[in-house]
Formats: sequence, C-alpha cells, structure tokens
Amino acid sequence: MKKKVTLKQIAKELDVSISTVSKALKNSIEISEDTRQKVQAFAKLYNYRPNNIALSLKNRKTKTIGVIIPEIVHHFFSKVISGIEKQALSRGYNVIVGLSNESFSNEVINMEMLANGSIDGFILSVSKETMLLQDYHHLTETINQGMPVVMFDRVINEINCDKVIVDDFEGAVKATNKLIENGCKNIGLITTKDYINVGKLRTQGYLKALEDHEIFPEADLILKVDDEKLSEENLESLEKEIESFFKANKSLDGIIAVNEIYAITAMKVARKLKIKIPDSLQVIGFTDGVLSKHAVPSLTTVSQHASKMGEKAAELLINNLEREDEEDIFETFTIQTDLIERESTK
Amino acid sequence: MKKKVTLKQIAKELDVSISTVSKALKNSIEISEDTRQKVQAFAKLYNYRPNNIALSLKNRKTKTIGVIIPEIVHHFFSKVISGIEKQALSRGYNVIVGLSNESFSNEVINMEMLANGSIDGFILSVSKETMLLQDYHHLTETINQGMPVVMFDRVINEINCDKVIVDDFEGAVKATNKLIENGCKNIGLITTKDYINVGKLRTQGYLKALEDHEIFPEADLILKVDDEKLSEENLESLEKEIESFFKANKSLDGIIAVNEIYAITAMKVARKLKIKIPDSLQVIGFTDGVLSKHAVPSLTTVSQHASKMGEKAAELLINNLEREDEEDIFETFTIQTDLIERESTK
DNA sequence: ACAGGTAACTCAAACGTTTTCGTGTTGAAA
DNA sequence: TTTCAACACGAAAACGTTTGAGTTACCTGT
Repeated sequence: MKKKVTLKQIAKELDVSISTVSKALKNSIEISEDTRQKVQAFAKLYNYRPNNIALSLKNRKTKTIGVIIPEIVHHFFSKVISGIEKQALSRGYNVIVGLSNESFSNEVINMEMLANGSIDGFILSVSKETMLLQDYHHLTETINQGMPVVMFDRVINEINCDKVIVDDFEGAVKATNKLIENGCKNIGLITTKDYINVGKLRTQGYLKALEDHEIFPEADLILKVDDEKLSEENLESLEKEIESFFKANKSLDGIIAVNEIYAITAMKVARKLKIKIPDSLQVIGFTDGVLSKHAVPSLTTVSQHASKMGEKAAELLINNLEREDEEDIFETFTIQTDLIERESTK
Repeated sequence: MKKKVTLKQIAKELDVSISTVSKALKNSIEISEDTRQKVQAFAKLYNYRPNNIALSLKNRKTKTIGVIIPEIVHHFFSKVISGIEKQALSRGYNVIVGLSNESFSNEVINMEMLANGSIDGFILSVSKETMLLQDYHHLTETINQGMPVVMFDRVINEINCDKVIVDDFEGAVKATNKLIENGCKNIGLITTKDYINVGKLRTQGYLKALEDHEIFPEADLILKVDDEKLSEENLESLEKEIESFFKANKSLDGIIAVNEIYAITAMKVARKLKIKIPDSLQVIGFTDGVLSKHAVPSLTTVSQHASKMGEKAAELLINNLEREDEEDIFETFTIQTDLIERESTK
C-alpha cells in the first residue's frame, strides 16, 4: 500500500526544496532542464497528483457545485442531475448532492453543511414545505454571503438569482390546444393543490387555451388532488378520487394531468370504466418519463427537457463562478416544452 | 453582502490571538469566562462557521464519500443513492456523485478526479464496459492507496473490498418457484448477454429451480437480448425479438424477465398476441420500480431493496472510515430479495 | 578587479484551522 | 523577599499547495 505522495516527500527524496518541485512540475523556466526531468520522472513514478483540498484552500474555490433537490427517485430530478453532472464534468467540476425529501429543515441543514466552504455555488429546487412556509432565510443568507445560487423548476420569484424554469404555462396551452384541435369539447384538468407555482402555471395555461377558443365548460372540470395522494403507496385513494371525478363528469372527452402518475392513473381508471382511449377520451400528461413511454396505450406528454434544464443551470452557475467582473446581473432562462405525441391522443 | 468571517478576523476585531478565539469557541477552560463570552457573542453575531476545507486539510479527512454509478436516470440506482444519502447525512457525511454512463473511461476519469483528496472513500457499481474489458487497474490502485471502497450490485470478485450484493440467485429461484407453484410448465427467461454477473446469477437461479422440480423444457426457453436493445429508443426491436420468441414457443405459460423493461415489453407483446395475463401467461420481473407498480396489469417483481442496499453500503464504508484499528477484513453483505406479488401472476 | 547580469534555486507567506508548548502575570505560601 | 502554582493567553507548527521575493554562484564585459 503506497500512500499518496506529496511535494514535500518528493522534495526530501530529491534533496531540493518544495518550491523547486512545484515549479519543476509546472515546467517553470526557473528550473533547469535537468532538475525538471528528474522531478517529473520521480513524480510520474510515484504517481503524484496535487491534493485537491490543499488547492481548494489556497485558491478559495473547490470546483464543486452543490445540488439540493427534493427527491432523487424521480425521473424529472434524476434527469436534471444527469444534465448538471454532464455539464459539470466537462468543465472540471464535481457535483455534491443533497436531498431535502420535501422537508424544509432538511433543506436548511443540507445547505448549511455545504455552505461553509465545501462548494462554490448552489443549484437547487426548493422543497414543498419551503414553498408552504415561505421561509427563505437560508437562501437569502447564502446569497448574501456571496455564494452564487441557481434555482430551477420550483423557483421563488422574490429571490434574486439566476433561474431556469420550464415554460409551464405555454406547455399547458399547447397540450390543451392539441386536445381542442383533436375535437375535445370537455377537457378536464387533474392537478395538485396549487401552492406550487408550477401547478398554478399549468392551470393558468389550461384556462387560457380554453378561453382563447371560447370554450366554457359547463361545470368546473378541474380536479385538485390532495398532494399526499401521490406519495408511494396510497394509489387507491387517488384512483377513487379520479373515478368519482369521471363519474361526475360523464361528458369528459379530454384530460390534462400535471404529472405522469395522475395521467397514468386516469388511464387506468378509464380502462376500468370501459372508456376507450383515445377514441372517447384523450389524455395528455406532463413530464416525459419512463411511465409515459411504456404505458399501454403510451402517453402523449409535455416534455420538459429536464436534462437540458440541468445543463443550463450548471452552465449559468459556472459562468457566474468564472466571471471576472463581479456584476450580478441575474438571468431567468426558460426552457421550452415539446408535445410528444403518442397513443393516448388521436 | 457580508462575506464569511474567519478566526483571524474575529481575533483582529477583539484584539486577541487566533488561538484564543479558537479555544474560546470550543469552550476551552484555558480561556477566561469573560473572553469566552465576548468571543462567542461576536462569533454568533457574525455567524461564524469554521471553514470545511481548512478542517479537511488539517484533519486529512473530508467527511465526503464519492459515489460512482453507471446511470442515475434509473429507478434502481437513484434509489440506492437515496439510501446512501440518508445514511451519510445521519452520520455527517456528504455525497459526491459521479456518473460513468456505462463508459470505462468516464469511470476512470471520475474516480481520478475524486481520489486526490476530495473524498474519504468510494461506493461504486462498475460500468458495463468495465466488466467487458475486465480492466480494474483504477480500482486496485485506489484501494492500494489506502482509500476504502465499497462495491454494490455490479461487483467484481477479484477485487478485495467490502461488497453489497443482491441475492440474485435466490431471487430468481423464488420467482421461478412461484411460477411453478402457480402451475406453469413452460417457463421462459428473458435476459441479457451474460457478461454481467447479475444476469448470469439470475439465469442460474432460474435453471436451478427448474432442475429442483425436475422440469426440463423441451426447447431452450432462454432469450438473450442484445443489451443495446434496452437503450432509450429502440424498443421496437426489443418488441420484435420478444414477439418471435413467443411465436417460436407457443407453449410458454410463464416468463421471468431480468428487468422491468423486458417484463413490461413482454406483457405488451402478449397483449398484442391476445395472450391473457395472468390466465395463460404469468410474468415476473426484476427490480421493483415505478413501471411495475403502474403497469396494467401491475407486475409481480423481485424487489431488490435498493434503498437498503445504499444504506448498507454507506454504513460499511463509514464504519470502515471511522474504525481505529486498520485491520482490513472485508465483508460481503447480501441483501435478500422479496417477491412482490401483483396482478401479473395468479 | 568589479559592477551587473543571469541561471537556478530557496524562503516565506498565504489559504483557515487546531493544538502543543511556551510565557508572562498574578496571588499566595514559605 | 523569594518561589511556585494557577491562570490566561500567545506563538508556532502542521495539513499541501502556489508564487513573488530573495539568495546564491558563476559569468561577462570593461
């Protein structure tokens, strides 16, 4: 077992000073050809690599970015991370991941753990609890300490930083328009309680599209599912809720769902009620994950280009980190959505 | 914008030495009650937090673990990470993630980036390419440098380190037995080309179970799908392959698939061929992900308890890191599988 | 012979901590 | 008056780098 070798050790072995070794390895002209060769050969032999921590301390930058997300077992977020990682790797950065599990305190703890020198900047999407509590002190504090932050997807308008968001409004408009074009007259929306910005925007897009086509549904065709219903196991109650929604609105011929699970579950319920998809009911979901692709029938979805989002967020952050002039001009970048048409629509 | 404050700055402000500040903050009895109060008050006011990088350099440990996985947009791996993160957080460690994207060179690069002081130890699952090339020099080298490594799922026997594996053999036995109990006579296996250990073990378990019940299928009921078929878009060729497999073996009444996608696709093909599930064909998959749960009919799967795997891996690593005596006695921990019964079996 | 120049090094500070080993000032005991 | 703890604090080294500012020794031109 040969431990990592340091400059000091090389210096001692070759009987030169530490600075000489350092300079020799950097091919400095201050050092004679002879010594350079000797040092470099030795360093190679012992597989010398400069210690990152020491470099970080000296340069006051870690070349590491912190990513705080609510959940990782989730197609959207894992895709975002892979985008971040891709961009980070190509620019020589590492990615440290913290999970809030939708909890405010976890989010705070995770940020505090990282904000003390471990990373150069944050990329984050806040937890539901944080949005609910509207307590953003951890964000303002980190930003005030001069640490760059990029928020994505679940962003907070009051916070002054770079942001990357999905064009949720436009995505919902597109989806709704598609259904209208396809002849739907009674389009329902399955969404969450709307303290989450994203859900609200999608609802607005849906309403806007209807309005533009002067469609005014008889009843309120919006089902607001209690958010807890999404959690892991209790799919049954979600199914029940959707089932009674369907039964209460027999005329439904189109459904927009704000996520995959809702859409898939709606299809499942439809099948149970012998409603033919896409013949008598067309369904569009949000988030283009595995479920959409492999469902039967496969699901038409609004793709959010999660990977691109991650890349863009990382790009903004790293640009900011490497910018010389310290001007803080913050950018909000909007990722356009695409409608991926599959079998659940005509 | 108030930048992070250091011991030095506090010392200067209060006109004491750095050591005094450090000691005062640690409530050392060397420092008078008076000074302690003063220092602590000041530190609190300016929200002093010790710089992690400096601590890492001093203590020669970073309290960070590196995780290298082939893919993150994958239910199994993201679940493992969440397990790792959970355990890590509770023990005061951070998690840095590197993705190999199944590429050998990416794996090597990622490891080298982290092995120079950034982390205290690795948790990893090797890429397919690494298994194919059988080049493990990056692993042996890091281990030789005294960096603890824990491998999970895709482990390499020749490498001497802690390991966490799924009992794939037993899982396949259980699944096959289940189908036999349920009356299946002609059970097929859909697997990958078997340079991946995991696939091989599952095949062996399948064969063992058949043998134990003295079932010797007329023909070879094993379909080895070319691995590339799994990649993203070309589901059609996978479907075709399975379809001809089904057509060539009309007597099939049970299917074991080594992953979710194969299982789901098999069900899709069955539906197309008007084969009723579970009445005339029963299907069991591996990996209990979202697809299994939401498929119609929902899929019976062998659950690998990915989250627990991650927790265990992190536990082994951290225990190793914090162990005083430097004895390297490596452990291989086997995670038992569970059969989650759903609608795709009787 | 000597200023001046140059090649090839070494020194030391700095990044922010922690910790060991002083050291100076008390007050009290001898 | 001396001696010696006890007390409260400071200096310095160490972790591993980088880098600007010395410091040699030798050579050149006059």
